[in-house]
Amino acid sequence: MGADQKDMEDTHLAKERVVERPFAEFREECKGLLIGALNEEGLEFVEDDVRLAVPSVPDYGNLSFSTFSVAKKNGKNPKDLADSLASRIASYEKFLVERVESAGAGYVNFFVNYTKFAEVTLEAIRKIKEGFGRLGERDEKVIVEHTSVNPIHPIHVGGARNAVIGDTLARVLRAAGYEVSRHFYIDDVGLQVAQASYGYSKLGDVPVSGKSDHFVGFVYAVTSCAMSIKSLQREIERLKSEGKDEGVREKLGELDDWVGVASELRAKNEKVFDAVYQAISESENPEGEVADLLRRYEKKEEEAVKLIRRVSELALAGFRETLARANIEFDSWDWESELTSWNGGAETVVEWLLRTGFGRVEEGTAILDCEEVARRYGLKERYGIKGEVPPLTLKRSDGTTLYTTRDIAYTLWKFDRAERVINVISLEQKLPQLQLKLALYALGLGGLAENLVHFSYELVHLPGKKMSGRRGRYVTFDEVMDEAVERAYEEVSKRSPHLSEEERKKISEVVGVGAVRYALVAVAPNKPITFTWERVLNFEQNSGPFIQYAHARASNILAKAHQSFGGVEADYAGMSTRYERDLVVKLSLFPEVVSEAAKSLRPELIAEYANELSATFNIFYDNVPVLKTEDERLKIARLGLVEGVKTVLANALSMMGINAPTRM
RNA sequence: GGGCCCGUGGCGCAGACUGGAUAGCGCGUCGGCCUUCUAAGUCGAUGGUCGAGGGUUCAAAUCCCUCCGGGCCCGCCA
Repeated sequence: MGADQKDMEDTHLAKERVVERPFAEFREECKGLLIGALNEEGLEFVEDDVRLAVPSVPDYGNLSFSTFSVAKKNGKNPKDLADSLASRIASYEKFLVERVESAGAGYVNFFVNYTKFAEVTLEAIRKIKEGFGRLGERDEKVIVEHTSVNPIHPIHVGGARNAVIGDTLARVLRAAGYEVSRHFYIDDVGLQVAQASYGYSKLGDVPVSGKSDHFVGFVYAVTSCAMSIKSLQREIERLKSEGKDEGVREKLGELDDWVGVASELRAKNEKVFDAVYQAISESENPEGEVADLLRRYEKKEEEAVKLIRRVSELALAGFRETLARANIEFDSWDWESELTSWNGGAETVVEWLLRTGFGRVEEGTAILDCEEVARRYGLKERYGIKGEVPPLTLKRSDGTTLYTTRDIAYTLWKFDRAERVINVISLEQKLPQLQLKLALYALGLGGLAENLVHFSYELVHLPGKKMSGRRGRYVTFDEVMDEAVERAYEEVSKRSPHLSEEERKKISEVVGVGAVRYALVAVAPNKPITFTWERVLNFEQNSGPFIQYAHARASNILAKAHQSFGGVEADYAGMSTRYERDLVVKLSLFPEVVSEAAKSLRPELIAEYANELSATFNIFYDNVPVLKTEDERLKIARLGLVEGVKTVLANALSMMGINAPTRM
């Protein structure tokens, strides 16, 4: 077979078959060549030794193999081994691999055949469009529970981080072929909701005003403030009478803090503040009333249900509005009361646990001996537990259940509907999430524990202080989006004054929200974030708008092209600049990034990739004319490249829940 | 006190799980590039003993140990 004939056959092959994962294909080919050569050398190696890495500089090729460990295993010189492997591979038949080089002190570098690679990659994108980067369907149901903000205050930026990470993770897993269901767990059986509702009941004829979740948040802050002040005052009296001066001093400091909070709150809304604060001040025993309300709610007493549901619904209505604006949807809103409390689920869990012998009743409270569970099942090693695991209180002495107990029942409910459960919950809750797993083991359901993932993320701090719902001190998701959209509007108006007011509004909404989502998902979840406006209002490189802008530029070229990319006549070989080649390789990597992001649960990889692709495209844009290309066949190839960029950027943005505007 | 997370140029981050060839990127600062597909762009300059010290290795930002600094958790809250 002559060289020409072989090329034709290869081309034909590329046309017939859609290569959904071009880079993976290239990698596999390299690996095959390498294994062939290693076998021919008669060397001893395991599959794991044949690891190919993307080299640090382009001079070293597109993938590189380091011979050191195999050389050592076989008593060879790494450099000599690299030389002989490279020369053997040189004579092998190749498809996507152009050539191989021995370099450095023992590296075999693989160079891709750009002409074929461009064709294979761009054809694949053109054919499968939004499917490029999606991987094959898998027969595995995954529940992603995220956000789950208590219905007692608006979603603040910490909750926004959870929501954005959770939503992106769900989208990535879906793209990777899993059957994903997104759940919001409404913790309406918590003490805090009872507290907010108690405060709400003291409003009298003061009407709900403003956005409903913000209103509930305000009532909750006033309530907790009034209750804290009252209980601190009592505490101080008691300590005084007992002559504990240092205790008194400490409590006075706390009281001071709360008095400050009170005046902050009163300045915001006098009417609501006065109504709630006064009623609570006059109450004999607010804590008792809250506890009583919660007890009656768990027993599903009509009046309590009416009140708590009313408050919860107010908060949720606000959440829905906020989340919809951020492109975040749920497949299921799970009421804790219904799934764990009123159906007796949590009670049953407590009974089961008591019967396992790991649980016991102490002074009227039910307790799970987590330390004993961990030891019995040998989990200390597995979960890297060094100290003692504190016991988990399952039931209060008044008979009501605690959050983690209900979470056990909820987890069982989730596992009736999915094989894997991922909970996006802040790192703060590491211990209860561990206790949850231990409880599953105690119940003899260790298998479920192994498929339960606590996807943790770090908190968002305000400069100087921690956000506090109880103190009404937080920056809300709403505010952040408002501010970003406003900033985007100024920018759009400045740059595109020719667009209609309506269109500018539409674009700035998409750009502002995109900036916020990107800023929250781009930082690795295990890094604490200090909130600054600068961080979310960044519209330059490494931002949502930067990627959207690249997408708009690509769209613009295509809109002006008046001709489309019909692969047949395209001159792929003509795309020989490094700008074009880098772009092709970058595009081919998208499915690999999705695969890695889904496998290792790292949504931030999508953000990082989209940013890199945008930067690579911008460099191309500045250096390679597309519409002005003289040669028609080359122009068609370049249009294909631009179309590929547009498609992949849109796919990546969509995976982050960010819209891709065609102009901005 | 015990445990977990983090520490990379002035600031914000990637790279660490799976060790490889000159540690990347953004912001900032200084200086270029719009009669050429949108300058939210791009090019150049500046700037890092990868918190400190030891160890393992042919090779360490990456793995192990000790220490220092910051955050978080250790509740009949969630």
